Amino acid sequence: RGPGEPFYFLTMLPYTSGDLHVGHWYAMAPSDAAARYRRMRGRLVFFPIGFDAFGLPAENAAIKQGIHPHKWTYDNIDRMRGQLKSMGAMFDWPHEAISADPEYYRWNQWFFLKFYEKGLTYRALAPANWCPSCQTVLANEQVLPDGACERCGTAVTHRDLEQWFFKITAYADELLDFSHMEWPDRVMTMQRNWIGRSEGVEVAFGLDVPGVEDKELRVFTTRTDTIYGVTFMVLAPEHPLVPLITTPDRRAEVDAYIAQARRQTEIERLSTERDKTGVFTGAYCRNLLSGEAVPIWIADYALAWYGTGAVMGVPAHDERDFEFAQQFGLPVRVVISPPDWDGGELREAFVEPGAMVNCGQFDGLPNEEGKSAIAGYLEQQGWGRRTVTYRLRDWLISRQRYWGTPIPMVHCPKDGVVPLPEEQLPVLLPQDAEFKPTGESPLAAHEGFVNVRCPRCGGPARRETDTMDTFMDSNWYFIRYLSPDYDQGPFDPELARRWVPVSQYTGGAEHAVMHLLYARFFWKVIRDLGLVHGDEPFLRLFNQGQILGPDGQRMSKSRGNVVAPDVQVDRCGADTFRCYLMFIGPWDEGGPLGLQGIAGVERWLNRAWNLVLGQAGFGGEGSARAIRHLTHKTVRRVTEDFEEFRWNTAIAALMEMTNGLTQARDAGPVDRDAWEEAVQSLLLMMAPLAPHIAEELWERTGRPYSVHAQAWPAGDPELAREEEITLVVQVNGKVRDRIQAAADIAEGEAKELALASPLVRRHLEGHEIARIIYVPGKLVNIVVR
RNA sequence: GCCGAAGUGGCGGAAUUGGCAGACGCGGCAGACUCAAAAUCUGCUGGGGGGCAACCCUCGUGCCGGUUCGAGUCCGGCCUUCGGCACCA
Repeated sequence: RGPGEPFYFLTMLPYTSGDLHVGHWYAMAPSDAAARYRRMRGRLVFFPIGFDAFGLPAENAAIKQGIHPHKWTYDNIDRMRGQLKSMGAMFDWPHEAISADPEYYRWNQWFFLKFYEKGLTYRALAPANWCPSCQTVLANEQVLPDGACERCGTAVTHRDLEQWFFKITAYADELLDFSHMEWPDRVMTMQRNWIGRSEGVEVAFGLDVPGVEDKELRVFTTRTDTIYGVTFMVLAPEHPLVPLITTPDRRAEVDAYIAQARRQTEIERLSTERDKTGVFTGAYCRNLLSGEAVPIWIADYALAWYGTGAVMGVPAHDERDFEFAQQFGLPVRVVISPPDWDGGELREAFVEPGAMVNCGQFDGLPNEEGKSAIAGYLEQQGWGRRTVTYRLRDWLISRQRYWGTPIPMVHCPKDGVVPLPEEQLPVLLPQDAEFKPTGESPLAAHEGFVNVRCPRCGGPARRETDTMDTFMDSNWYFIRYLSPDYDQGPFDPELARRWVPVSQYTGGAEHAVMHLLYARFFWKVIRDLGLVHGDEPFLRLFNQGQILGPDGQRMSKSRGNVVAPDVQVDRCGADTFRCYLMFIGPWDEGGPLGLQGIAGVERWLNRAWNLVLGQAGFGGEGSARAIRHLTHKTVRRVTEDFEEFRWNTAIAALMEMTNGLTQARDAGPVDRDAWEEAVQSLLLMMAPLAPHIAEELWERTGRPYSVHAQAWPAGDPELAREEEITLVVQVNGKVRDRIQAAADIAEGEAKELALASPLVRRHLEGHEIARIIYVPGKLVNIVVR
């Protein structure tokens, strides 16, 4: 660490999956280069590392190989730590944190209690994948594409369980604010779409069902202008009104439909490709605006959790509703007139703007105006209210698993759900639980764990046996890194004040939505608890791409396309492998990892080695300007590339510089000062990329340890400037000549040169010059007729 | 299906705002060095056509269309591949 302003450089912590994968190198080696660069730019850099240690794979290993999840995880950590060290990264190892340590997860529990106190948690029924044969909850990953259990092949169904939620929706609007963050546009767009804010109206439709006249059917719509066009209603199969309104003659069919809907995945249900399905409940509701009776259907394209779980069917002006109406022969009523409509049947839904028709008092209004006019009317009549709905759902944090953070709550027959007092933390995960699938949540079968005294009444009670989603661990690990041994709270507040938020975060694009959204939410909550300052946890974000096997497929042992970093490091060295990963292409694109090209990087590092240690002949003062120009041009290019994580072009520039210097040396004596400056600059720029080789060369050339503690070379723009340019001359946009010219050539002179070129004149013959376009320093385009 | 990206020589890729398509590297071919090989170094290397030659012409950035003096880059419509889709992390 050098002196200077703090700079927190964070790379996503690795999951303890086993051996270190090339993907880890691809994520971390460039991050290390960037962190080293920041340090050379004079910042006090914190670059920590840790392990994301809870999760399903540890339990799978336990079940398949009979190894305890704790042993599996910590053995993996030991191996990965050693492999990480071979990378030569400047990781701050004394600050390592491991999420499966009780010293870590006790604070997950502490945060959970704080969220509970703040009213940000609640319990509700939520569906979980359920294998009726194994009698166990399955993760999505454990359900095969055809909907079968990966263990036994039985068809997986859904089962409702009482589970814990965090109210992330309470922060939905704030999470839409990305100002003051330097994040990739695509990540912000994905988060914006994930949150999916829509403004609309919640409208009540009276129920025409004997016995439930006191209830009403509420629908959310952004299209109030189409309410007169409602010809049916669609409820989610799980909608609570369904059992109440279904007529006896429809019940069997409705129940069968609900059962089949429970087997569908959400992606299947929302697919616009497949044919619409649904059944009629036999019940009707009343369209308060038109006074008409509207049949109520259920269909799986309505989702219980979105809006009110009910969709008003306007087939004339919504594509899905149109398809549904076609499928079931429901009427289509046009209420927004297509421009050349003859009053006949529509062939497809009309979703463009237009004038309202068949809308009583609202006829003739442009539909955009009709939207607010009808919304206002509904509010005035007390039939509806303007509201905002989000696609974002609250965060289901419960997992029915062993290898995670126990939720610090107690269920008391007398007092209900009771939080544990802070002093009783941590709730330790018992080492001797039966984590093999038995039909019950693993912790539920552990008598010693489950039975507890109620903190309120002291009577016998049961512990909560769900554990937390592992995304809880990754919400705040970067703050724990600051003081991993701190035991007075989750982190040392003094250090937090100085070091967070994170200056630069790097990690895989696969985390663009979930982890990065949960972590932002978590930060905002603990900010409101007064624990941290600032509105965002990660000021700058860079997502690297995913590295694939040489065959372009995702690397996996079963495909046999795994590139093991250890093997490569043994063969060509850590620096070569690091540089190669940075050289293969833009960091945010990833892609297939062939190993043919590695020789090029190896040769470059060898050439640089020989250049630095080889003898140059001095005394050639005439070479000074050219060498200095090369040096400062390269410094400028490499600096710009480093700022934007463009490693591939930075390395290309350094290769060009190495080649240029080699040529200059071989051409004859060189200017001593210019040469020394060039070699020194080259070493400094190589240092973040190839830390071992740069250090070795730095020392062997008698320079003071360490190259990594030096300042980044300062580029002189005057020396970097090109004196000559290639002026491109086009006729009608086709290149006809290239003329060397002074960089500051005047427009008139450039045009004269262009018109004087014989190659150009050939193409002007017999034509009239219409105009001449001049782009300073670049080109002249002569437009002819 | 929905949301977000990407598609350029034999291969990885370059082209900062619309202005020389193919930087840098791999591979290939030819040559130097060597008894020989390896290593290293030098030159050439998108397709087609023309020229003894220096060179010149022409086509070319997934596909179809458009805007522009000029499009890999912008717009509209497709195709393919990749990431995410809430219990993999």
